[in-house]
Amino acid sequence: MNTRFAVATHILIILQAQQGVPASSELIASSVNTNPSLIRRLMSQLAKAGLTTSQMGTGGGALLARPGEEITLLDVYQSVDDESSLFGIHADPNPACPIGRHIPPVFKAHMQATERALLAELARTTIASMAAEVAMNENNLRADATETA
Amino acid sequence: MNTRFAVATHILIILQAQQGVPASSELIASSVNTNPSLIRRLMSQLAKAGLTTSQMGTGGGALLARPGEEITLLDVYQSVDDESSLFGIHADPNPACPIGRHIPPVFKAHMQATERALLAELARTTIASMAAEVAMNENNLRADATETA
DNA sequence: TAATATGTATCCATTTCTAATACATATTGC
DNA sequence: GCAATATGTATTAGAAATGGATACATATTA
Repeated sequence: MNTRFAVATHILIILQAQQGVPASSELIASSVNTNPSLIRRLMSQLAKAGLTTSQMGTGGGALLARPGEEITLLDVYQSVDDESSLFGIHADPNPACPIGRHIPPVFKAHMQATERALLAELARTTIASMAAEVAMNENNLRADATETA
Repeated sequence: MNTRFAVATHILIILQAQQGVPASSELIASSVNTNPSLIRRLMSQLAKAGLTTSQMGTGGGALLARPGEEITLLDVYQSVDDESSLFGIHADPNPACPIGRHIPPVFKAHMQATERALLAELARTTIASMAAEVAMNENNLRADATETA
């Protein structure tokens, strides 16, 4: 599986944490530990989906296009993943086989039902809530470090 | 995405339709439209998971190890897909980044919840019911052909 | 003993994914 | 206006995953 969904989520959590200050692709790439080009390519998809906007020039970078409370994992997933990727299917069973020729439509129908369950679950989590979890983990980490010292 | 899950399902539906008559990897490969080696590789995993058994020698082949009514898509999915494949994640965010270093655990937690929803949906469908759908589609096809003729 | 069929290993071509680089374009600040 | 900064996109190349194909030892049947 590719990591586009995970990296896109990573990007948006950073933007949420930035609280309105633009983040450059270089800054984000440093957090993700990849190169700015990949970030900009993903950002392009997020922008097309209406999740982010960008500002060029000095002090520029990316911003959330709407509040993190109103962006769910479903939005992220659908913006970076082309629809047909979750469950692959063999394209060309033997058309002369009375069983094989019916597998694709039957299998696809069940996979669509499955995918609906998955999308519904994704819609229950927002970028804002994930950013809050990240912040809480960081606070706990710092508190532990202080106690130990 | 790979097609292992789809092909494994295809195999099991054929075995269900065989009603106890062993199916050779060559017969199955002809229906799937691939080579027998791939079928045998998948079958090996299905056998390890306890879904099928095999008989060598003349007239041999694969059989369902238990009734198709007691094999769900969840069983199939888990037997051919290594657990960590559904949602990929970038392995190494910057450990010095107070946000980036918390992304993997937070993301994984949500993906586990999502995957649970998916698995629950898969568990609702059996090989027997899918085989029945395939048979019904085939009957409809033949009925249409007769009417037209 | 010959024929059939599995189970597994190996090799190869294709595709997919990511890294890296380059460059045109837009915006900021002096 | 000009230099610096940053995006948006194209292109190339390398790595990894996937499936196709072949080979062969082993087991079973007749």
